[in-house]
Amino acid sequence: MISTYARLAERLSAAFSAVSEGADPVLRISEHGDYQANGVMALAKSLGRSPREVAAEVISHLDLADLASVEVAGPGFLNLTLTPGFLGAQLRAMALDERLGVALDSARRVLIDYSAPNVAKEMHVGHLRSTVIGDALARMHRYVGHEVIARNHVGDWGTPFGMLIEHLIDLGEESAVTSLSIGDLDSFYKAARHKFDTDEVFADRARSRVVALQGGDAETRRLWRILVDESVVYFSQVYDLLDVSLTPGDVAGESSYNHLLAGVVDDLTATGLLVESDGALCVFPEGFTNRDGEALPLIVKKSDEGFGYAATDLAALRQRVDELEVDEMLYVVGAPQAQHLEMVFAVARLAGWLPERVHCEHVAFGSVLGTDRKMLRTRAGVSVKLVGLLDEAIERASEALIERHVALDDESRDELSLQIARAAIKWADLSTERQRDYVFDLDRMVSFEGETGPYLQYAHARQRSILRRAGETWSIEAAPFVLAEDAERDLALGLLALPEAVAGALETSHPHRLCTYLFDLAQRFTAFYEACPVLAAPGASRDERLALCELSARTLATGLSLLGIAAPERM
RNA sequence: GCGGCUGUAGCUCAGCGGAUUAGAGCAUCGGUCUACGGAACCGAGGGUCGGGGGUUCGAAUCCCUCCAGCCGCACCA
Repeated sequence: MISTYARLAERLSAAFSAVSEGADPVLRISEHGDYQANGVMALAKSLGRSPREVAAEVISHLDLADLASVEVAGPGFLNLTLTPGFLGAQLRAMALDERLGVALDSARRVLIDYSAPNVAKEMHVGHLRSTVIGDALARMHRYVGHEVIARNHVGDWGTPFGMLIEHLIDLGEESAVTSLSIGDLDSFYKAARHKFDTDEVFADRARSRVVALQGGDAETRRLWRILVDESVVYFSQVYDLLDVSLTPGDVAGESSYNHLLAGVVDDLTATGLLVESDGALCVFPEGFTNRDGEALPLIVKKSDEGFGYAATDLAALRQRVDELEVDEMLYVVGAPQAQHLEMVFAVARLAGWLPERVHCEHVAFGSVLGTDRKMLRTRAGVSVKLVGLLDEAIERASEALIERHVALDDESRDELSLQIARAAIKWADLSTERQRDYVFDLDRMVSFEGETGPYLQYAHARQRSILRRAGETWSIEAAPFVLAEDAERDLALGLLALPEAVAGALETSHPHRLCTYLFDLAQRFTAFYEACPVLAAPGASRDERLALCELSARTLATGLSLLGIAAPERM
């Protein structure tokens, strides 16, 4: 089916083009009509004519047939009111369309870099945003037909591994593995850190172990591999718990680019971009300065001969473009890294590794703040484990289910509690504009009232409940879709706006736009639910209302699934 | 100092260059309990959209400037 917006936009664009080729109608959903076109004013200005006059001319070319009626309002707004016939036809088409009117996009290969936890470190709330936002974007891209390559850029390399490996040796492999596999990564890391800081002998061992690791010593590599593998297993458990679609196959840790680093240096040298500065090999892309106003380097190779993370990022980027042949790359990484990524992209462009046709974007998100409005630091000890956060939410969901006497066996209740808990946490994270810093507030995240994930799940559960009761006693074909009640019409308009909500979220990489849409839709549904009896409605009105319930349920379930949130049948 | 992000109701946040009263949620207060699930619904109070300029027929939205907060600014990733 062609979406309601698209059908209107097509007609309007034609009329605007008849006045001035390519003029944008600026079509929007409206509070004053069903849709409004605001493009007349801009067009009038560019033509040096009065807006009302231009509006009249546009209308003279406008063939909306029986889609909508139009009237000019204010300085030159075109208010469109959809005809009952068109609304009905669109709803019928939507009901028959598995994709609910969301069109498939041209096939693109989109790489999404997200989550990126560190080996032998606990996943904490600081990892939540990248993981949840990245996963939502991955799901949305897949839904519109893009081929998504998820990349989990795990921190599996660097100096800390000296102390981690030595600690592993101290513990003995078996008990080390046990300790790691129960997910107690923090205490493993902290113990290693403590010994490194307090025990000179240990610290020396750790330092020479780093050298052995980088030198490719087989035994050292074997021990390192244990740390990495155990951690990846643990990450997968956390992803499963959160219902995040990342798998071990998506892991491409920093170490996986080691063999490409020398090439990065060689090729940058060949292009003449690489400059030695204070013993380090650097590129100085234009437009970046340090605090003294001097050119700021991207350090590719450190003065100690080690590679910086810039080298790894460049190597990864090249591989993604050359070998994976991506059309688009999204880096779901915290806002503090903005300058670093800008520099990496700039250098890649200078080196000719990032062609214009590849869209490359830093999907930045704000920092997680403590109640003191300062960044929640990993080492500050304030960090809340991701699994701990989920456990808390599960606990509350389970209590809520018991309180409400939802008749369930233990196993079903546990599963449902988990679904509700995930919804609460993910919604709290996804529903706010991602660039904004957010204050970590556990109560807010696991709350089930108001604008929350569980509210949406509840709306869906009520819809399904009605449909269960109705059984096979109705049919879409019998629904006349006359939308006699305002609440029915408002709900219908909301349902038909799904395609633009998905497109808007996708274009801007802002999942919260989809959240806003879904919450609005849920509210439209409850207004309808309060105003219009469904099962007790007479005649064909019953079919119509049941059809609206079913469309609502499908739309909510689909929308939630794009956010990585389940829509249970009952709760 | 330079750069980035942020500043909207007591709190947490939406708001796409547009039109009377700038919207939600939480909290507070007051209502709705025999239609279909009260994790709900309805109503009330609460805002000089950080300040000041500018562009425009029109600015929370675009431009400039100032203020505040956070972040980044050479070898940790």
